[in-house]
Amino acid sequence: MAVTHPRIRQDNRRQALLDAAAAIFRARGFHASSMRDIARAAGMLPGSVYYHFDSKEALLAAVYGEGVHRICTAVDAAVAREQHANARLRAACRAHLQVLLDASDYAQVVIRVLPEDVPAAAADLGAHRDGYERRFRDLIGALDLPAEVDRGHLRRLLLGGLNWARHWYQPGRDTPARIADAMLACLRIAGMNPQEYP
Amino acid sequence: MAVTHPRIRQDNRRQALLDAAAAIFRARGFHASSMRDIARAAGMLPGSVYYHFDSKEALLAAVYGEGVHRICTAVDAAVAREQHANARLRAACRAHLQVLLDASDYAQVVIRVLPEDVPAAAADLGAHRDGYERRFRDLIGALDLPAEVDRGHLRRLLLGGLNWARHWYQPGRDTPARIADAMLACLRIAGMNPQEYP
Amino acid sequence: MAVTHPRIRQDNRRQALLDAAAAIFRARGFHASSMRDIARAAGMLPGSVYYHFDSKEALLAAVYGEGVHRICTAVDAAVAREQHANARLRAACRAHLQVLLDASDYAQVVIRVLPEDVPAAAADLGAHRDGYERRFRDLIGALDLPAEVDRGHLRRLLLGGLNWARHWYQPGRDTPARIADAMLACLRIAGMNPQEYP
Amino acid sequence: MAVTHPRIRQDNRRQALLDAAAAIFRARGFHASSMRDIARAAGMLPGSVYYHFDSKEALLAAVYGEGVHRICTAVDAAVAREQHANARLRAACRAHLQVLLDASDYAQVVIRVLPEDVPAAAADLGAHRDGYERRFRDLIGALDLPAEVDRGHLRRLLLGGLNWARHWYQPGRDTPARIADAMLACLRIAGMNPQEYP
DNA sequence: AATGAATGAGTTTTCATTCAT
DNA sequence: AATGAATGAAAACTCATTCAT
Repeated sequence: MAVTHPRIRQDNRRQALLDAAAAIFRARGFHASSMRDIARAAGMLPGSVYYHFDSKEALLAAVYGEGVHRICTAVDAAVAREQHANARLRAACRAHLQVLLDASDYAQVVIRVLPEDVPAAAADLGAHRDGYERRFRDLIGALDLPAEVDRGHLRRLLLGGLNWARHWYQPGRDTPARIADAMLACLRIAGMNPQEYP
Repeated sequence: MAVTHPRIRQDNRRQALLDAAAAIFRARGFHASSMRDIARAAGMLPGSVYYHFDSKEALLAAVYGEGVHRICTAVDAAVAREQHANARLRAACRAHLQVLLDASDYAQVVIRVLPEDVPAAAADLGAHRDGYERRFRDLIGALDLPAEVDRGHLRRLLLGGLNWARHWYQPGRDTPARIADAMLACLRIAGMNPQEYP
Repeated sequence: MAVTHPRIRQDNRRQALLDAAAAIFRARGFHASSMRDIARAAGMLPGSVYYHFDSKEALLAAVYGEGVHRICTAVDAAVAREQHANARLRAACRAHLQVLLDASDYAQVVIRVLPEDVPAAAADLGAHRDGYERRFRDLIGALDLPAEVDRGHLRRLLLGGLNWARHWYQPGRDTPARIADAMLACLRIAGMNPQEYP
Repeated sequence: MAVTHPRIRQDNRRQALLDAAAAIFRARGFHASSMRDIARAAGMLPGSVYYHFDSKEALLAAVYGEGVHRICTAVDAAVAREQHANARLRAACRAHLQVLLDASDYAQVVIRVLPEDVPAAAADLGAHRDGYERRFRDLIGALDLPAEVDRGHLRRLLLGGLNWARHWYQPGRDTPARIADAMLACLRIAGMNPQEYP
């Protein structure tokens, strides 16, 4: 009887733990977050966390992976809705900023915690990150660009500029979508012009 | 002879301590750097550090301030050598990246450690940072820009893009100056074109 | 069998810790007692103490509270056995001195550690103390006293005199009960006379 | 030239140091007072204190000795002005409380710091204390007392009661002299009666 | 699936003291 | 008579982690 019940409860607890960890890693970074605090936020005792994750690094990796996954999902869905290269990049940037700035603890962790902060998990986190950046390489590869614009540096400039937004963004003053548009409008991309899109 | 010897020795120790702290904060960030390690790197015992600085936060603030000072000095000197608005911004970006990427521990600490990582010193660090960003506001204010380019977002895009470089920059593959130029070439700035300048 | 074993073990450890803390606080006062020493006396490592108490002050507060509790219990029991106001006060003073001088570490801590020694816990300790002193106010309020005797100052004189005993008391030379009687015999209390009681 | 000048300056500094130490020992007790704080209050650097005193204990002993000296001087002068045994004791108690409660840091240190708090100086401090208590033995020896009053316990009750005053005394509500009188009025001393003296 | 209790190494910081100058 | 710079030990406390239950 009630064979699947434990399964469900387990997942619930694990999810609560991940949520708590995301919130705390996001607010304080990796080193300033303690397993004690995470456990307390999840309504557990510190020792109990180790039933779900082998170490603090493993917990971070799970949160980080989920963060990248959420960003990828949002970006992929937004991109798929568009045909034109410019529109696709614009959709990606908007989605990227939206997930990043709109309260998602998971996504924030991805830019708040640097892989190099956590040597034990650096390779893992870096791989997640690279997987994501490849999307932008492809999107930018499809653009119509003047000869003097280097696609690699354009990608890095754009991603750096977007990610930097978390340091100065204040909800209410501007929307993530408008910020993305405004930044794209600064770039020499043929036909990329704020007047053209809604 | 050697009348001024004590003075020199004093300054040396404090400077050695700052250097050591800069190197360690840069490599590991604030929370993963221990006073023990900093002291050892400076050839002191942990307690001795407190003769020079009241707390770990105060030590960071000193390093951070010195880092901002070095960036400011380099950028101001480079800008002063140019007349034209475009050339001045280009000089600033080149100098910014050079200081940032060319082995200066102090400058790296400024982008490695976020003010929010260290609540006790956040106001202090933030003020340093703001003072620096004002320079770029002025430089960008002097540019000849198309109407659709927002100067505020252009500044944030550019600074974010430049600062992001520390995550992917590998010495030897490209020079900081060339990276700065390449990024500027991506922007819709009238007359800003890599072919024109040396 | 041994179903309740864990429970018992838990209580033992905490109690052992309190006992060790009481002994050390009593012997050295608050500031000269180190958590290291307390932990060692309790057979723990220093860090383990913090599983049971949040801080050194909290540990002191627990010991102090227990000390006041023991004095109160002894005094209340002694007082309850008597009817006449004089006999009740005498019983209280005897019990007070007995608990204080007869080897109870907990009770000694109450007079050895001044609330003002520990600002962080002063309010807590002071409240304990006040609760106890109220008993003496009531006991003295019920006495038959000459008009020239102020009850407030009588209480403070008596408590001060009794508590001072720990500085000069040497076991064997005199008993706490006899000391209490002798001090009461010094006071202008109608009918309070050492010849009358056993 | 100016041969005696250094002497004078030395004494000034030493006195300032003693004053500062008295103030700090009085406020915080021995263990919670740091040489750093004392030095700062005296306008010196910590190392400089060691020119005047060999150790923290020696500094305390000097303050303590001065405290006892001040109490003795005040009490002796007050006692010398009276002839009758009762008046002499009353004068002693008034003077004792006055010095103790009226802002003298030195005198307060004598009751704030217990000899047993500082093993290294305990013998020294204890000797000072005993020398003082001998005065009260003599004063009480000269009293006219009922047979049931033990002189030793009367002395200890009275001194304990007086010294306890520092825990509850609040300037303004009552004067030290009136408190002394009120406590004496609680004692069975023939002819000791508040109505009789001014 | 989680807890209670602890561990041991670590953290930042404070302390009394020293000593060449 | 005092300082600048340090020492070395110890302080209170925190941490990630373990493990029997």
